[in-house]
Amino acid sequence: MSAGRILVVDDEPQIRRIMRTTLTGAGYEVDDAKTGEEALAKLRDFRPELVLLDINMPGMGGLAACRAMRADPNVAIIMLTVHNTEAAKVEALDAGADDFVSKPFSTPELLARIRAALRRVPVSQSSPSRIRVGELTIDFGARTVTRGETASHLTPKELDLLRYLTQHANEAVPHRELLQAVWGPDYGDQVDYLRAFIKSLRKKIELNPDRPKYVTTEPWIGYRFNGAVESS
Amino acid sequence: MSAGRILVVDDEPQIRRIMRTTLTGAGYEVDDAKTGEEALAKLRDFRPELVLLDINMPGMGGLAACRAMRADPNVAIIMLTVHNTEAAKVEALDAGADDFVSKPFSTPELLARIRAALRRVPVSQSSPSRIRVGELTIDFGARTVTRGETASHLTPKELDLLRYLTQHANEAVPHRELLQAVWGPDYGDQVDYLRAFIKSLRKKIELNPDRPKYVTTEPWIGYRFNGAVESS
DNA sequence: CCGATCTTCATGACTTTTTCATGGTTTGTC
DNA sequence: GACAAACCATGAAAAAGTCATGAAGATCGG
Repeated sequence: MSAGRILVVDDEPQIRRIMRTTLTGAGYEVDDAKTGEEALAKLRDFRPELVLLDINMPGMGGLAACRAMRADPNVAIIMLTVHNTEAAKVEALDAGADDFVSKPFSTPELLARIRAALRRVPVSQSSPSRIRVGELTIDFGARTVTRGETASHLTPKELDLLRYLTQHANEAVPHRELLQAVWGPDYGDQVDYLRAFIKSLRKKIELNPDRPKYVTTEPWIGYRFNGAVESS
Repeated sequence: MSAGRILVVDDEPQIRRIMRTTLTGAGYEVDDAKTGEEALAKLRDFRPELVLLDINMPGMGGLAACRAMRADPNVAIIMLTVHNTEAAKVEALDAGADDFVSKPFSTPELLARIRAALRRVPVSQSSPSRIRVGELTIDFGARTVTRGETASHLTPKELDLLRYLTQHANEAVPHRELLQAVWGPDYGDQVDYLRAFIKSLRKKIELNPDRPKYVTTEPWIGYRFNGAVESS
């Protein structure tokens, strides 16, 4: 098992290559992105625990990307830049970054700051790939859910939805938050998507979908996953 | 209400004084300690959300104090030192510090780092999600209120109203203030909304809604929530 | 082309919010 | 005390919004 997943966001290929080597050598799983837009997409797919984010990037700048990512509390953000000015630091930190490192940086210091930041990520410590809750077994690796004897295959969106709900078990998760977590930041209003998928989710995990037990609706707010989640 | 409690740990009186002035000015509640031992004691009594910890101190050093404090995940630690070496930074961060600032530091940067670190402290996060008052339990996460055995579901407006009232418990909150807090700044005059919702609130939380005990009306002013609110 | 998945939409049942009319209460003035 | 004016509680109904559902179209990879 890796020490964690890290997403490197920088427009310079050379930096990405160096970072990848360094971090992989330190035991992390690494993916990279060239732009802020790409980073936001990979945030959903790769699910990093930490993002190393360059401030100076063409298109959506690092600060804008940082603000967009901050919506998810389950990821730490360390910003990087060549500008070692006080104003830059304050701006980055107030955009939601957890830490700030100026280039050129020393590798040991960067690694130490990464370790420190990862300690604070709530879920992290790598989410287990299989969990049990009540008579349910959800296998995120195999993309299946088993209730009693019957196993069902979960489609990608169903899986993402279920994952986010179980990660926030026993709290009412707002529509908007769910939509943004599963579909991306631009889809906060497409409540219909949610309803359609909640329906098919329930068909697969609930004993009788008319009176849901695990995925209940929280009227006017969103949905909620009920049950004591234990890794398995 | 303060922005948070901060404990300043440094053996030089002058630093403590400057820090206290700066942080108090930024809206924080401040206490200080001269030694690591004293800091550990104040950690229990003062319950700071964040500790500013000097590395160089006589007696128990800053690093040892940091390691001891790290047992409590509900406090952020920022270490300070004049030694701006890489080794010092790595050592501090691996001792459990969340961040590292070298002296002399810029005040805006320090404040920004404090804000960033406070975002990560789990508990603090201002208002608790569950409170008890008398025979009432209000769960803002689950959006329910429980009186004795009976639990009721709260609609969004009811919840917002109750939240604002409990946050200002034992004071008369004017109509206008309540309306603006719950409905928005343009609704200061819609006293009818208030009356309708106060009524349904009372139906859910009062034993007999005719003689309200928790939500009483403050004639000619507004409403008031009575009772000792304790987080739970 | 086929099948699986995702998106879009219309429908009726349901809940919350808004609006309003009624009658009772308090306050202040004569 | 009588009275008007402003306030308050209540119940009921209209308006607006939300939910589950089924089904049809769009998209994508093989």
